[in-house]
Amino acid sequence: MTDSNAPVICWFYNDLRLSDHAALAAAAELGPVLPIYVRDRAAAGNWQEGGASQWWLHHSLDDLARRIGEQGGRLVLADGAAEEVLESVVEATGAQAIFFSRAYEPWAAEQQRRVHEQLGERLSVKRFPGRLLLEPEQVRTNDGRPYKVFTPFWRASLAQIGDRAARDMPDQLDWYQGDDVASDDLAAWALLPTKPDWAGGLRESWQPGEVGAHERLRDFVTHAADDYAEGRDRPGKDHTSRLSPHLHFGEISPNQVWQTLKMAAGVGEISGQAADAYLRELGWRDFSYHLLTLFPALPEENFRDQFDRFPWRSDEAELERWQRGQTGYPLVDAGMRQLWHTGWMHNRVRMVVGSFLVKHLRQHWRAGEDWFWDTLVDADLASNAASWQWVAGSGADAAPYFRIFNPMSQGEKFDPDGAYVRRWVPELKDLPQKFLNRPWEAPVEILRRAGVELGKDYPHPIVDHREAREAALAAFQDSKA
DNA sequence: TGAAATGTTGGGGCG
DNA sequence: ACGCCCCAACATTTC
Repeated sequence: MTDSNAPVICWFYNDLRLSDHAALAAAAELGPVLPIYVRDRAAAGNWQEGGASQWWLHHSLDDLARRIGEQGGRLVLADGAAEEVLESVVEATGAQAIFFSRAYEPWAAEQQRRVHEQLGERLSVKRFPGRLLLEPEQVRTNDGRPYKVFTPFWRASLAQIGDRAARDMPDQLDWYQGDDVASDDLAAWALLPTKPDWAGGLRESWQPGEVGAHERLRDFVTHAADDYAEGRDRPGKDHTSRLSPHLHFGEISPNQVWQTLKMAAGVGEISGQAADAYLRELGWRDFSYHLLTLFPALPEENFRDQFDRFPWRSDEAELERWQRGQTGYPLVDAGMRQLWHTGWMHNRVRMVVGSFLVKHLRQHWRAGEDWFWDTLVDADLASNAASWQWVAGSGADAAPYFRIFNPMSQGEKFDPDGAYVRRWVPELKDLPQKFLNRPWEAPVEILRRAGVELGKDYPHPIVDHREAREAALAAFQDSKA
């Protein structure tokens, strides 16, 4: 027999929102809601949040706690093994149920399974969808197998998604009023950088939290989405959605984004073509989760084991030059500096810097994955792993290894006025456009007039493009044999 | 969601 | 008028 006044625990994870939240809505229908966030560093192992993500998490939790507080509730913060924390909360409060959103990271899925196993016989323990457009199990080929190629995956997904309505936030949530559960102080979790405080660029760039997420989406639809198909490839413009960190932390659901874009297209605010081009990117996000569910080792191991024999190089000094944006290739350096400063990088440039690390420098994609994990505010286990394997050629439906981006021509093609490179590599800002992406080809007189001395103000190229390309192709041939 | 090498075509200069 | 060459522009292939 359950006491209908007993609290229902809503266990938050990367679903830090109040609207379109299936677990929260179901909890609210059952009884007073006791919201809790558990930080379980042991369970996360190597995949606990990196530095930039910790900064975001702090502000997102702070925002969620404030908004719950304004409604008369209290978000509980707890540190420890999730199953133990939740068990003690159940004992202290007599909770009748634990509801939560499904997690897909292998460690988190395992953690949720343990909670269900340990507590599921004593009370109702339920997980709900919400982080994806479709659950990985919902998308299958005709013979019932998971997809390994994006285009048919997306076609099959579109056939199933249809019209969907995001759930509104419950008007008045009945929050649990007991004070018998202690909460950590968020500041004590020390998620923010102090010495030194490197988060200045992050503060200028982002507004974490559910309100910020919806403002970002509205701004995108109003100003940029209609030009998305063209503008998204121009890193010097502001025509991408920048929703990735909000989506990662679940401040907004892909469902809500889908609905908003479809409605904007329906009333002619943006073209249907633009909406579809953007929603396709949400499709890549779902596809990454699909692959991670199919192959849980995706963050650690080559999806295609042919790459197990690839002769990766390991060179700490070169890796550090890549990380710090000192490779001597302006577009690569611009991207890496944008990442370091803002916790984010334009997607076109991510492909270029990724290709440069694994092909020009022939370093293992895991070195890039680790760096992005630590520095991106949108670091996401599924997307990060799938994308690095894509660029390395080791993934499912990946770019072939011989597809090697030319950092000069990419810069000239997608940053034709040099706005992006000039902003992030200011020491080159006075170079004429002709030489901006290849300063080593500029006559010394032109360099001098732009105030650039190669090797002093800006590095010589870390490798020769042609030689590096040929060495990469040769290494690939060797590993095939 | 490349780039480079190689092949083909066609216009124009020129002997 | 004609053949030859050059080369840009485009297409195909190879990596």
